Amino acid sequence: MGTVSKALELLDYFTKARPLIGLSDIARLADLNKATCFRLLTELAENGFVEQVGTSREYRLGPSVLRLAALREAQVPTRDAAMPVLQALAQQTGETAHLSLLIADILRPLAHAYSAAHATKVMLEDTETLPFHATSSGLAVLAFQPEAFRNVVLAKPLAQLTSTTLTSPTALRARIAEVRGLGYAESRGGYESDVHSMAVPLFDALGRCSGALAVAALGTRMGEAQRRMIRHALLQAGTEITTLWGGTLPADIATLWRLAA
Amino acid sequence: MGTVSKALELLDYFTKARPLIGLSDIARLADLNKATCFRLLTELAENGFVEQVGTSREYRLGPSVLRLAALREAQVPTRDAAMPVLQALAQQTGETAHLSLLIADILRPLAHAYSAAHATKVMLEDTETLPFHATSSGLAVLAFQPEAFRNVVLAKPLAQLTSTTLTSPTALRARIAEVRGLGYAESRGGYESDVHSMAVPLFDALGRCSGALAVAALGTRMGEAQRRMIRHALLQAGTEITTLWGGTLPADIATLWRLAA
DNA sequence: GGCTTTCGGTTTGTTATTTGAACCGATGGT
DNA sequence: ACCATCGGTTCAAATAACAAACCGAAAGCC
Repeated sequence: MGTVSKALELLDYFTKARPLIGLSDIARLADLNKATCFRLLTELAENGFVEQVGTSREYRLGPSVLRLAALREAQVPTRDAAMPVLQALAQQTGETAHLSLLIADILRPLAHAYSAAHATKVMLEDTETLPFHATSSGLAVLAFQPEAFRNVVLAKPLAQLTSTTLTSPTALRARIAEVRGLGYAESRGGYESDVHSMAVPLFDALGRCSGALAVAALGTRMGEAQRRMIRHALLQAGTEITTLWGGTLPADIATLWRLAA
Repeated sequence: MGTVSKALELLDYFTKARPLIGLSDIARLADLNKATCFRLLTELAENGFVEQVGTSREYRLGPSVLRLAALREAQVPTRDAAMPVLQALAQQTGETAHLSLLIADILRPLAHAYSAAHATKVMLEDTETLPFHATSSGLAVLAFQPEAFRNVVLAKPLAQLTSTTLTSPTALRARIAEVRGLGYAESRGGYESDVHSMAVPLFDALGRCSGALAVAALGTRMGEAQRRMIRHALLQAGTEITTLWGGTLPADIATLWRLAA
């Protein structure tokens, strides 16, 4: 792996749950030599990608990312365009809605919206990466990726996160084929045992699946009626976001969604 | 300069005016060997910081920056917190308001807001970097930086952008001292000949000046009454943003602003 | 059609940067 | 007083970056 990737990877260790990281910590996390890590961080800091805060000299993300994100949003309005739809989806379903993007072969949550409808809701503050095999978003994305991508993902070790997590590649392939046939994915406690979720894939201008839109609810609230209502809202919101992104639904998905709605 | 800095610098060549750049172009811009540039871009692309678009294989900023910016905003609400104030400032003054941040010793515009009050207004879409010596924002920031920083900036060649641009370091030092005495800066056509602007410095939690807030108007509209009105609005908005950032106005500035308001 | 330029991308031997272990002094807990 | 750990530094050894030349494809241009 090149030096640049190592430096960029350091940025990934910053999360909502861990916004400040010291030199030694980040070196351990990234499994890098402290000297190397120091040099990388210094260079990132010189360019405003991280900054040192207070007397403890811990690092946090710097202001440079703001400018770049503003620029990216100006060119490809991803987050800003999807936010209102996401909020409406949460409102409408009374559950937690979230949007993830496939970035560098990893599925990362980009934004989420809560509903005030219930006192209990699914929180997902500090999730850094969504496992493909154990979340509805992951399955939805996986179902619409090239076969090669699926092979890579399913070849890796698949963590048994709950008692119901599917971890057998062959069983997963069956699930995924099913998802492709339905046009949406569902996960019943595969990630956290009392959380059920449904997700639809999102598509970019070239018809490639570039992310997923999901609604996560407490399993105890997920009856058949609720499931139907959420599916309906999801398909609608998924169409909307894909359109806002200037994306095109593959014809077969469009048909599936029309029928399922 | 290290490899990481070179890679990160490539990201700076993307602007609103030039959102897509080809390999050869960016190599020329950055004055790098094409092979080097290719390797850097490939690594940036692997990490989602840039992506290749369409058949021309040009590069643009990637989705990774979105996630990082969302994280940064969650920790240090800079842009999101300032936006409403910025918009109110534009509305209130009837002119163009903009906010810049000092990033890696360069002053970069981060956000701006227009007013609908006049058919003619100052547009600033594709400004990449604000020259310290020729803009009110630059002067405002410069006035509240350590002496060492000023020396570095004033030692560089200073471009004569209009007929009224100050370029003599001694004259600029006098202007800057004046700005420090007033607590705000003004530029009359120093950047573009028919644009007048006023700016106030913004401060972070440690009392360091980390950016500037400015209002830019057509010179023909900048009478004494207008100038007084804009100054008043700027001082108020500047106080507000600094507070929102969890920043502290240095005591002397606070006093100056109270008197000037 | 054929000539030339420029594009994105690759290959190569040489060169310069990155790396890792050991080492600082400072700090804080026991 | 001690020990562990912090952020940061040093320097020889290993590795990755570099420049130049090259490739096939596409786009002007005659």
